[in-house]
Amino acid sequence: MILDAAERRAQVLGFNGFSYADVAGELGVTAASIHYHFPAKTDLGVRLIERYTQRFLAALAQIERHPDGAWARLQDYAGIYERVLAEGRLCLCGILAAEYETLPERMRGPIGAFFGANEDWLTAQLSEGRQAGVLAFEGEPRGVAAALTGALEGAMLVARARGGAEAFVSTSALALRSLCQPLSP
Amino acid sequence: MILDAAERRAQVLGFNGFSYADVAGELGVTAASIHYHFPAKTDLGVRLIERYTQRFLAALAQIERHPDGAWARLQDYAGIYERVLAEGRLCLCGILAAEYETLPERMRGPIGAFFGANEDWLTAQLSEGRQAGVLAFEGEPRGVAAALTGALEGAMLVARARGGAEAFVSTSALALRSLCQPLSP
DNA sequence: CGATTTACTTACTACTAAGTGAGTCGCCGC
DNA sequence: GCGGCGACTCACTTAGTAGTAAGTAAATCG
Repeated sequence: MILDAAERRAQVLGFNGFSYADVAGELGVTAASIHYHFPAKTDLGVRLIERYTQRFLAALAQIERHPDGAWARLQDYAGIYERVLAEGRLCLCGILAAEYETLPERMRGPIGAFFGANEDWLTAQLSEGRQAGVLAFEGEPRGVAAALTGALEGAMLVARARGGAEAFVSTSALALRSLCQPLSP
Repeated sequence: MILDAAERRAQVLGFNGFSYADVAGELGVTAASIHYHFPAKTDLGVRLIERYTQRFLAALAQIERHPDGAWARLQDYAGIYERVLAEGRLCLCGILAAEYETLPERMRGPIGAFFGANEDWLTAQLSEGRQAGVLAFEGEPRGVAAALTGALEGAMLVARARGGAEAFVSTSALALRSLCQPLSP
């Protein structure tokens, strides 16, 4: 599928790092055929972000169905990032954020919205965890949520450039434990 | 100067986001003249990383000359990132890390080395601070150092995509306080 | 069955990228 | 005044980019 091939390239090489010809080549068709489905590359980019955000939010909803408490959910959240990096990819919106200034206007809003949705979800988990007395952290939940998203995105970026997807595991675990402590009741 | 113009573009748009013609245009010369100084774009890229790393390490050495203790040094470290973002830029090696898979081999090593040097410096400050009893943190200094670098790089990335350089200030301060606590003796 | 739609291909345009080689211009020591 | 040299420019090549226009085979619909 076009979106699958384009998504993998975008997560590895960035949006400006692949061409219609690349995607067409993998699928055994011509570049013009990709233009049939996505007239402009911007259309493809917007669709890519929409689908990625949709699936990401679905994964978060799935995590919420585990009744293992706020701490386990935060660990599961970090686990999503870990699996993406294990495939040699970055977070789509993370790599797009780096290319932000080169991207067409239509793609920018949805990228910010992705991070906003992440923070919203984390904020909810943190608030609930503190309320239930199973989590402790400093300041407002939203601040911790923003720091958590940032720490995971950054840890991915640096881990890839230093050759170790394993390094990410321990770094993300430390960042999570530091930003937010589990309490045993 | 060529390197100044190219560096600003690289920090805003990424290495693949600018061309010789862009840089030449700003300087009022032709692209061929840039090729005279940097035959291949890779040469320019390598030089850019070298100079950035050099200056970054010089700034770290400058911070060490403040005798205000480990905690103040860590805050100064975060302050470097803050000032870069305030100019509308990202960390050069942060944005290059996002483009990592598209970059020529010769540029990759130096990018990893930049992060290595950051971790080394932070590790030294953390060790010293713990030794002196003015800092408390969990686990090995190097782990905290890696988490700190990652958290700052990621916070920058996300802050820019969300329109707020101010958001970075509070996020980085929270990440710093969470990963490493100052002790009053 | 004929009309239309879907998913393409072929062949192309217009443009931009990096990179090259030959030639020019101004300055500096002699 | 003259040779040489560093710093360029001009004119170019090669290779790739997004995007378009026209045509086609096969499936779908009324």
